[in-house]
Amino acid sequence: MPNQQPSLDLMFQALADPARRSMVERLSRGPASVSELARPLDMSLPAVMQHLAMLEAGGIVASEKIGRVRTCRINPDVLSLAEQWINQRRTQWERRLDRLGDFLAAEDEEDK
Amino acid sequence: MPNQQPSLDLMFQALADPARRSMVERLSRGPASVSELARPLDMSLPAVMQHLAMLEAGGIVASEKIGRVRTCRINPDVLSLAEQWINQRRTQWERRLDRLGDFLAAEDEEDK
DNA sequence: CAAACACTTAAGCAATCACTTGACTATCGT
DNA sequence: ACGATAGTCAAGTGATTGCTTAAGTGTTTG
Repeated sequence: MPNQQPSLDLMFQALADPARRSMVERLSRGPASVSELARPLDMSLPAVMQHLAMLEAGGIVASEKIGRVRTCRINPDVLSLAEQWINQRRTQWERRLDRLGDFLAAEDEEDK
Repeated sequence: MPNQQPSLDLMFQALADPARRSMVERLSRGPASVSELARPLDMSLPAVMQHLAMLEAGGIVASEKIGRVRTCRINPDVLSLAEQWINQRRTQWERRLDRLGDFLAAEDEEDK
């Protein structure tokens, strides 16, 4: 198995399209073939393949071809990497707000 | 305050660029002006403005102009929305793996 | 008031995205 | 072997991105 070191760029880029998110949503329920991913999508198969390529580039999905069917599955580790990045910024902001609140409570001023 | 109903498309799109993530990172430490955001970025001010516009379109950042300086701040609620979407897919996948593990432990077969 | 400051708008350009259609390549089932 | 199935490659098109430079618009500040 090839190791993967996907960039946040490609991960978020991969999630920034409704067709691709719908594919991820489907895959979160279990592995699927390319045609299964395509079925609900109202676009040509090659279009789906291109979306799939972006999901793989972002490391979010891996696939393996057996016989004539390619089976795709989600990579939860990479998903949690994106999740962590967001979470860190958010909590840093919230910690800052807390410190600010403490300061304002201790002193005696008015905010904006 | 205007309510915001930003799409996941625009949120993830906004996070899919290193310059914009660096801006978010800076803003997670506290509000900043446009030039402050631009300073570490090795690109023209108009370029930074366009990135800022995408961050605002995604609802991730809000800004307010006072006098001649525009002050930007992060919107943690929208960030946590993106976080939640990822988290839901990931945990759904992991729950599935658990069920599968239980099944394999109990039975001794393979599914479909 | 005039110059400096902090943006802001507009226009342009190369690269990438999100598709398409058409042709092609391997299986698989009978 | 034959046709259907599942996917793949290639080329082309219009829209969007990520920048740029040049020329503004208001706001301070000396």
